[in-house]
Amino acid sequence: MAARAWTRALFRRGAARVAQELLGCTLLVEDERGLRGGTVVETEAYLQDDPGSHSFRGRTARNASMWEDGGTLYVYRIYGVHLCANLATGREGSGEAVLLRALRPTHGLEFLRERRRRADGSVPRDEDLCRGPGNLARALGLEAGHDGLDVCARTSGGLRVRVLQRRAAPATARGPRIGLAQGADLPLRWFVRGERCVSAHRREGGGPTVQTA
DNA sequence: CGCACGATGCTCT
DNA sequence: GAGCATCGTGCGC
Repeated sequence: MAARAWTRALFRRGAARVAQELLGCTLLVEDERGLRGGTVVETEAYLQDDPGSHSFRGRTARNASMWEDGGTLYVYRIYGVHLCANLATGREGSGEAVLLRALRPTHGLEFLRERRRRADGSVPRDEDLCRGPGNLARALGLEAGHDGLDVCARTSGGLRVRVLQRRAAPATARGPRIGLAQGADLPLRWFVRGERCVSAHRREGGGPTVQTA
């Protein structure tokens, strides 16, 4: 039997809660190019009163999607090169979101491999296809134009994104977020135990971690 | 293995 | 004009 998709109400909870509860859930992306996705294994929460968050200094053109209702996709470009995908949480007006940092691929492996194919024709190992936020967005075929898309809507302008409810909570741990100059002390990163998470060349676990389950 | 660096397109000051 | 919620490569040990 098919797992149920996340409802608006689930996304409307706080970002820290949503970041934990997304672990173990299946994220699916579908459009005319095909269906692809995987199990969420690493997330980070970004709050409103949070110096590490794009929403910290108020609403701007770029971060507008963070202020939309829970379930809104927030896609932004980083370092001029990569895209990062987030899901807005809380209610409209609450500038929170969860950054999707890593998936364990389960659907559309051929699609994911093709999107990650390197100039020399080689392809990363399957478990690395969606590891790291930039790699994840690239592998799934997300684009800047997908910013603002409503994950809870039945159709969303060609691209459909769904989060399937998990059957059971995986064993998880938490630690500081990655790559931040501000707010680096807050332990708002969650990941599934046993998954390698964080980009390949970074320190294992990305710093001190705290067990949660 | 670790560290340094460049790519590249914005947004916001 | 500075600064990125990153990633791959290239180099030294």
